[in-house]
Amino acid sequence: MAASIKEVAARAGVAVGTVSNVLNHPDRVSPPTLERVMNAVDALGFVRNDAARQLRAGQSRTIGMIVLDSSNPFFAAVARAAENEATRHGADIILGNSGSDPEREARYVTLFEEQRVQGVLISPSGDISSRLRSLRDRGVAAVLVDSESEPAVHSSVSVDDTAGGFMAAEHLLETGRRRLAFVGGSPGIRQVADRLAGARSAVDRVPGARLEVLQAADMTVLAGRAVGQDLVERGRSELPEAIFCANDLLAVGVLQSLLLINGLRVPQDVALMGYDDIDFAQSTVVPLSSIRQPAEEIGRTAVQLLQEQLGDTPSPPRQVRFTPELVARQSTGPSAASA
Amino acid sequence: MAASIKEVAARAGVAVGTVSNVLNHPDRVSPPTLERVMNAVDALGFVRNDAARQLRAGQSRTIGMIVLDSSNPFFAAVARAAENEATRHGADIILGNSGSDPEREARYVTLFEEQRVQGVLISPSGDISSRLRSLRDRGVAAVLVDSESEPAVHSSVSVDDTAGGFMAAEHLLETGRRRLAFVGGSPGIRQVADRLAGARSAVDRVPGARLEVLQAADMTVLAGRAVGQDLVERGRSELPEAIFCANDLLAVGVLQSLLLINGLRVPQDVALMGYDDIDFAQSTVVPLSSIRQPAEEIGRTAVQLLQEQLGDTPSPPRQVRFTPELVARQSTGPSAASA
DNA sequence: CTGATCCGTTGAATCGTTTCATTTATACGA
DNA sequence: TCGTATAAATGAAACGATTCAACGGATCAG
Repeated sequence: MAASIKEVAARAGVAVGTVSNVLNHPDRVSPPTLERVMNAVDALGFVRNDAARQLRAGQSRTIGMIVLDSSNPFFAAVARAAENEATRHGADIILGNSGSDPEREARYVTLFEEQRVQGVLISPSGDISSRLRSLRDRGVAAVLVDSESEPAVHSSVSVDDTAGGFMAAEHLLETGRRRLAFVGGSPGIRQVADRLAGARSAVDRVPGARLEVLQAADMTVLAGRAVGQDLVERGRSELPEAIFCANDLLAVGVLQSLLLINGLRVPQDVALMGYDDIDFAQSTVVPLSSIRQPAEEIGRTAVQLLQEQLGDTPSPPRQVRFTPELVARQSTGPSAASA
Repeated sequence: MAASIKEVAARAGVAVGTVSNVLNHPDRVSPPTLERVMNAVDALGFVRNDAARQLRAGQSRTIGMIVLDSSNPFFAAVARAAENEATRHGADIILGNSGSDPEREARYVTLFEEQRVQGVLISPSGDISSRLRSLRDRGVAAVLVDSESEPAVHSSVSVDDTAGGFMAAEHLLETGRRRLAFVGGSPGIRQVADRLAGARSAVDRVPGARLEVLQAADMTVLAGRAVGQDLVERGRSELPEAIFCANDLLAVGVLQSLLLINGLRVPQDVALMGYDDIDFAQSTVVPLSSIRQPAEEIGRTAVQLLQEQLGDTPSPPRQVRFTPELVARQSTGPSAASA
């Protein structure tokens, strides 16, 4: 169906090797020949078959990327930044969405192996370290995104989630709240576990402060709404004074339940805090306090770390770690008690 | 570096053809041989080289998809639904983000051609109809997403944007507003043009109603904020009574400017209406009225239409068209005048 | 015991590109 | 005029998987 290099060669009256040179090393070809070949290419609508090129080259120009949840604006932003940076390096990105499911994650890794990708950017959910190590042994570099690795094995870009969790809880405590709740997804997700650990250590420093842990089905707006619903049904006296959600989506859901379904006021009755600082955080019903993570920088850096390991002289793996930042908005303002 | 089928064959003491049969037609191989080969596969960590397989097969198992803006939750939802449906059909999706830039769009089409994708799902921005036609002539089916095609050329999934624009403006008029403004992105984007046309025809039916057209730099929250800023600076008496934005992101931006920067009240001073009904629309400072488009159905249907054209007996192209739906929330509630 | 049938296995040919050692043509200095 | 250096074009080999006609061996009916 599609024209091959051979047909182009026949039409232009040259050898296949010459056509290949026109495509890849135009300087090696004399101007008149070049033009004849170009005309043949246009006339036949020739498009290079990438599978054949890759087969010969032994490697592709693509980078595989696996994120935990592509519908979370935070990961979407990371992925987009990575894509832009990859384009600057002449590479393409194949994006996979694991949804924190180790099985889907493994399927994507296999897909990437079959594609012989240059490298893999991954936010791990299950334990794929052995898988990644065998990849590396085969010459496929991996960069852990939003996660750390044993140094000297892979590069990684991460944000200090424990510090972020600490900052969040500390902020809530500073505004006078004592009975806190943490809303997370599965505790198996490292980000969730770290943010909780950080929050707990802040709470433990303050005498009389308590931290209750609630688990949402997943980390979406819908799951947040369900948790919020459960909270509201306890009755007012049993409510925590402040809620810290492991990401902004959960916080948005909790917010909806508190305000819309019940008549509670945020922050007067309950303070609310999210994580990630997605673009929408400042546009919610009550603008949401959050912990900002530098999404663009994470994506960009991940691709750069990968590139470092690809050249002829691969650099040793590096760990880059960003520090998150507290963004205080209305949802953690003064409480009714203090007002 | 990576083991090939040949090495597996050598280790298992069989011919390469047998290894291939183990991989693709295990039923044709006797149990003992099968086991020997499997062991060799595991021992060598063999992973099939997809480039070679594709080269031989002449076609890949991937579908190319181009969306206008992957950071817009509406398109993200469409893409995710498409991905799920593709997985059900044993296909993978390569997602490209054109950002409404015809040049990037063209680059992705070329990439997909080189990859010899099964088919292409595309929300066109520039005029790529000739490009798509030549694709089709080469046996690569295309499905237009959120856009219509000349029937009998490609299949398409679309939503009636003119009707949506009409519904939006009509709703604003019904709540008593007469001086309306439309905030869109580039008028070259068909969705924008259609929604405007629909709005205009609703306005034209009502004597004394006016529609002012404002153009944002692009269709993001940031661009919306800039437009809102310009509006606010005019002074109160020059403000429209209602603003209809071509998508929810713009509306969120406009909302921020109106409320946060200036002291205007929504909907009392100005009514505001978005488009798409993304998940966040109900969680904004003032819950946003919008026009709902069935994102999941669009994505799913697009893949189904593509599949229809791929079998041995390809069906003729079909056009599927959804009707949008008005979702009235607080941002278009009663005005101060009528209250 | 022969011939037909069936199952499992074989290995060469093929896909389209890139590479590279050769060949061919051209120009230049001695 | 010859030899040599330079530039351009050639075409066979290789990449790794799949396919398919051909082959060998076992089974069985006659």
